[in-house]
Amino acid sequence: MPKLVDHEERRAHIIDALLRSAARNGLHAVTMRSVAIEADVSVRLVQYYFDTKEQLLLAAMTRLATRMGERVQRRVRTAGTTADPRGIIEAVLLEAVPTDEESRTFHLVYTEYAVLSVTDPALGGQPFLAAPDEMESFLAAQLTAAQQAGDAAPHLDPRQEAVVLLAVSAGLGLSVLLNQRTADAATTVLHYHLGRIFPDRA
Amino acid sequence: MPKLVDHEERRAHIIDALLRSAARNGLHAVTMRSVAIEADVSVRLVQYYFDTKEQLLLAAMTRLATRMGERVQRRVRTAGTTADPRGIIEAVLLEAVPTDEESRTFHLVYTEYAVLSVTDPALGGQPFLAAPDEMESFLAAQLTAAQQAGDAAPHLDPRQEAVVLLAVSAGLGLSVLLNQRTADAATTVLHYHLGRIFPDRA
DNA sequence: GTTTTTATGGTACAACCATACCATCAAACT
DNA sequence: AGTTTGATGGTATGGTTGTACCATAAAAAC
Repeated sequence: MPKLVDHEERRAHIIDALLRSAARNGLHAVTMRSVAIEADVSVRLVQYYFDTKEQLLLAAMTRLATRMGERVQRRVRTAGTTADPRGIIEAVLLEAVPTDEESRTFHLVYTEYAVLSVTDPALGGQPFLAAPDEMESFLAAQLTAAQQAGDAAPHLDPRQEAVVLLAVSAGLGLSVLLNQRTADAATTVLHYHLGRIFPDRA
Repeated sequence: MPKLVDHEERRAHIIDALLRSAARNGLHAVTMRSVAIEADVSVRLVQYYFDTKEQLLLAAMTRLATRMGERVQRRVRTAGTTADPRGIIEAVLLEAVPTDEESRTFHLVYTEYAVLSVTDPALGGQPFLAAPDEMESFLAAQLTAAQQAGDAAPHLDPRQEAVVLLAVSAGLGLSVLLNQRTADAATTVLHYHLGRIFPDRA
């Protein structure tokens, strides 16, 4: 046999092509052919590495979910060095607000997948269920820590506030994607809301 | 000529068929044929009343946006009779949380359209830009009124709080659509958050 | 050195889609 | 009464899509 190629690498290459194609023309417009062209391989190869389109779409969704996890974790780590809970929470929530083009297309395709997974039975959207649950607990824990440190208002319910925070950042992120708001405006609102949870100490 | 039919009525009938079809199998799966079957007319008729598929999709989107406005206004009127600002705000925001099946499919298709309009140039999503802007002003005004009546915390910025409220309800609504949360859970969180804006007076 | 594998290209095919074209029937108008 | 015109059905067509099939070169296995 020839080159004896690294399957995972090739698969990743093709999936990335799919995501780029989806970002440009929408997930609904993705076709075997468009992916092949974008990846600069033959359609046959796409078939070879992902038998069917359904499997290709599924693999791309999984990769997307993984990347989302990495993105958030990177934010946590970067903010975590200078470490106070408010900074960490802020960093995590800002991930949902797309600023540059890369972030914008990423979240756009992610959202398209999320919405698609509701109606498409082949995409039983499990990847979209686990992550937010984890996030909710994580944020609640950070809020509790902040309260104990005296940084956050003590009368708040951490669990509920965590849900509100996630909803706010999701809602703001979506509004930015839909061009209803600029990323700056969304960021400002998010800061404002955080200010209501973490009162300034003079 | 025969029956001399009411065009607007027929168009409405076909559009409703499209929306039902989209609700069941996803907007991406809508085809001339599926709409025709759902409306129990021939494909030719769909062509007759909406020349092209693009125009059909556009008309349905417009109708959807109109209905959304009616839905919100109905909430305002229903709550407006017993009239305090908090009740009105609550009613409006609860519209975004789909409880029954009808509401769920409505919001699902609406969201699918909103996301689609980002990538599809033919659907330059204007209908999705004007409405949220109006809502924001409306909510800000209600909040200001509530503050003057002494019902809402006076130190809040009405404009920013209005944006936060819209983002929260959009985020919660989306999470319900994605089956991340039940409608009840979302409602509870919304009430909690309103409780932070409208402190209980003993 | 022959025989398997493995990776790849090309092409063919059946299904489906949007749309264009042709036909018809009946009400309204003249 | 005859002609126009609005409403509808049916069918053909050109393009696209996902996938199956056939071929082949070349590295590995024996």
